[in-house]
Amino acid sequence: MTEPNPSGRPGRWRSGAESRQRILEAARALFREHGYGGTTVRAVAAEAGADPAMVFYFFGTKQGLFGAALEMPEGVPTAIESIFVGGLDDIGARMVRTLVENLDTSDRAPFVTLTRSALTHDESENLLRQYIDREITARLVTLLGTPDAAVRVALLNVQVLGLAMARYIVRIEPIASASVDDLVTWFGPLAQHCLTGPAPSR
Amino acid sequence: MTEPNPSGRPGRWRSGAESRQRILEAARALFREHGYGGTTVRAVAAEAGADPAMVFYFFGTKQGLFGAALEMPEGVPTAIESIFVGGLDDIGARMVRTLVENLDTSDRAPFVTLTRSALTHDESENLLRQYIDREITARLVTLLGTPDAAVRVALLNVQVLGLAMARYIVRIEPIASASVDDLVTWFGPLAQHCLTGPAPSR
DNA sequence: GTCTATAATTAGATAGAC
DNA sequence: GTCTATCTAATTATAGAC
Repeated sequence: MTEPNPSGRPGRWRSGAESRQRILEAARALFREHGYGGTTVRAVAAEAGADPAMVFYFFGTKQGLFGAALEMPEGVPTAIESIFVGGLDDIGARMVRTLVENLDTSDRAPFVTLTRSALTHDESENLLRQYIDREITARLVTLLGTPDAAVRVALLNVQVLGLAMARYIVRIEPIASASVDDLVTWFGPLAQHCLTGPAPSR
Repeated sequence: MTEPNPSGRPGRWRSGAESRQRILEAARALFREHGYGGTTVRAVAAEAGADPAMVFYFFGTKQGLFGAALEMPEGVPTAIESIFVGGLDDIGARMVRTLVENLDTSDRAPFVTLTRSALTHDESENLLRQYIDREITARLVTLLGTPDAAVRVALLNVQVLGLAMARYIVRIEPIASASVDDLVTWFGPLAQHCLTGPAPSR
């Protein structure tokens, strides 16, 4: 009992958790920017001001680091939650706004990491698909309840994927530089149309 | 003049162009499958039944091989051309059908190579954007001629990008396994709506 | 034109001192 | 917990024989 314990929990505090955190943040940034294959453990360590060996000490392997870096930052699950409260009427606009607002703030962008990596790295391809399936697709399908729900949700997923690609990866103008409100204006009705518009046949 | 010259041109024939061609095909397949970073020159050489050194002999560097592998296979430019003949009425459906039919045949899929690589490799990111800009965006904007043409075409690009991602990269069902006709049914109206539907405001 | 051998570099991972 | 040193393996790339 020489100092106050800021964590409020018993045991050691201010341990290597700090380095671990810095490494994690660096890993998130680099994986997001260069994907899995394009990011080296050495680069992560350098960015974090730590030693490469530390990375392996904490996360065992590059894969482990990748998995840990993809843990959803707090706030993302609740953001997803906010999409689903309020029913189906404005869900298109809400979905676009939530998506873009969260992906625009650089810290909460594991999806960008994933999409960047999904093209060259099988593991992240699975992670991406699983996350989308579990958190978005499945919930929307049950929410719709119609026979063509699967197709409708797939169409919406294409909107989301395309928008994310255009704004964050391929950077197609004017999508990349547009304001959040513009994007909601453009894509909200489109997304809404996918879910509650005229039946897409078959 | 010991043998007939199948190429019909003077000079040597049946030279290293055969190896070059095999290497090029192998490179296209592997770049498409694993992206730039995930493809090794050795793997390309092995796939082509050639020596790694040959690859460097013909293409100088891995970058050079990549650039050469992205040369549009014959038929793709004319396919793009066919989208634009016939006016604006059915252009959505024509665009979706042409896109999917060409990308489904594995040999004519440099776009898949590009999108797979665009996420981790800056060079391919530029190649992808330039190609889309020159061959699709610019022509569509002039074809539309309206003030909001840029936005409309951007919306269409998102459809194309999202559809390609969902079918070929992330493999979202039922998009990935759908027939060409289904995709035209689902995305044709959506694409048409982007170009000639109600104004997207602003 | 084709291949063998190998140089040069880089990345992932481990051992062990402090 | 942290760092230095190092190992091993893979990769890009070159030199040179045939």
